[in-house]
Amino acid sequence: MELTNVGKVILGSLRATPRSGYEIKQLVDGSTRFFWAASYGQIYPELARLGVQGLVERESAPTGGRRRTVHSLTEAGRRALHDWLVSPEPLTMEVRDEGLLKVFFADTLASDEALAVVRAKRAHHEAVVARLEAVEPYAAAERAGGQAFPPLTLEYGLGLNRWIVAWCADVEERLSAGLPERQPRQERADVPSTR
Amino acid sequence: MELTNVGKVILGSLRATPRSGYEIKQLVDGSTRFFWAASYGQIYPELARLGVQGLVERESAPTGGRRRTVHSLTEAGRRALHDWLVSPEPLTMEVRDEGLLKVFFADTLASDEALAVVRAKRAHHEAVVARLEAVEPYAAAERAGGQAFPPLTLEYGLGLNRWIVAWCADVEERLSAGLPERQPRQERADVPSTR
DNA sequence: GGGCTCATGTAAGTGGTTACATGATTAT
DNA sequence: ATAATCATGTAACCACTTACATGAGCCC
Repeated sequence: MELTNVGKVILGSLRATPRSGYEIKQLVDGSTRFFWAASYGQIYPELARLGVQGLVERESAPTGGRRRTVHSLTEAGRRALHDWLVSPEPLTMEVRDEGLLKVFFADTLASDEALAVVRAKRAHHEAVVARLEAVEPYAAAERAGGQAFPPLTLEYGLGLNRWIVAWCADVEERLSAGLPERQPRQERADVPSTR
Repeated sequence: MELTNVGKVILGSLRATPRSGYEIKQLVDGSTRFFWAASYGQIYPELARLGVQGLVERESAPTGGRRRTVHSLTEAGRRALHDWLVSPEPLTMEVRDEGLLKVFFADTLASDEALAVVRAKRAHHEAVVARLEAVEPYAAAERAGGQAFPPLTLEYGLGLNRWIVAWCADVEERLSAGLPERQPRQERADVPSTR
């Protein structure tokens, strides 16, 4: 009975705390989203399947008068999570990086356009860094509360994206140094302004 | 008429050289696979669609007696490629990193198991580094031949994966320093050996 | 002759996103 | 009152992988 991709995040999210599907989604969006995403369309059906397989238990736990179902790991669920975590299977690693693909093909572009491609990639990763920096305080609190690993992955995301920003900056420099401006002396002083 | 994901790699692969579907697949597997993959099941149908859209032209170009169809960009195809490359649309960036997900949940594990998780991730990226180093000479040749950007992305892959390896090594150190071996003084001298 | 690589495709299935439907509760 | 958030789900669709089918030429 192989664990699905979504199954892995779900069991992991329930490792210490029973949660609702909604809360799992919140957690994923707020922390693992950058390296492992999940949508409602996957979470709810998978929670049902994990229930059938006996890996999670559901319990009604309304907040105020609002209906709410929290899920917690069964013993089998805890075992399945552990088995996956220690499994020596090769690790899934998939990337789809449009910015880098553009760089790959940038030799068809004029030098200023190629430069813009790299700048756009840098801007993207600078924005990611900013978003990660914004959640850093929460991670510090978590770390104080004994949870060391989630903050570690935040550190990872920050370091990695900063490395990418630096790489882009370096390439931008090399490009503007190596490739001279095209027609730097193209003033239009000869064309009279129409207004 | 929006360009699909596969469409992007295909048009890019044809930017300078007409190629067969088979050759496109070879190229992708040998270079962009680490950040943008594509399978035959996508490439052939998409080549047909791009033909209908007038973005590529097909020409029979058998090698020896073996049938072969090469595709080249039409003017419209060249324009579509250029439009995509300079488009300011937000860049697709998707990652699915199972190693990091395991690290995220590693607080449920015993300290030696958590250490093993990080080591496994490091091993994975060390293998990637080795594979990329193996193709470095080809990239050097390409660079000499005027194509500067594909080798740049190889550099990127190398640098990034080396950074990850270093991060893992650092975390491993911190883990083995900060978390003492569990029961370091559990010698069984009191239990007489049965043989 | 047998196995490998070149070469082109299709069919079935999987994994995932997006949009929608519904409804209660809380905050402004 | 109404907008935002909490909460649970489903249906349609899209992207992608895997496996298969087919066949020719190449190398030993």
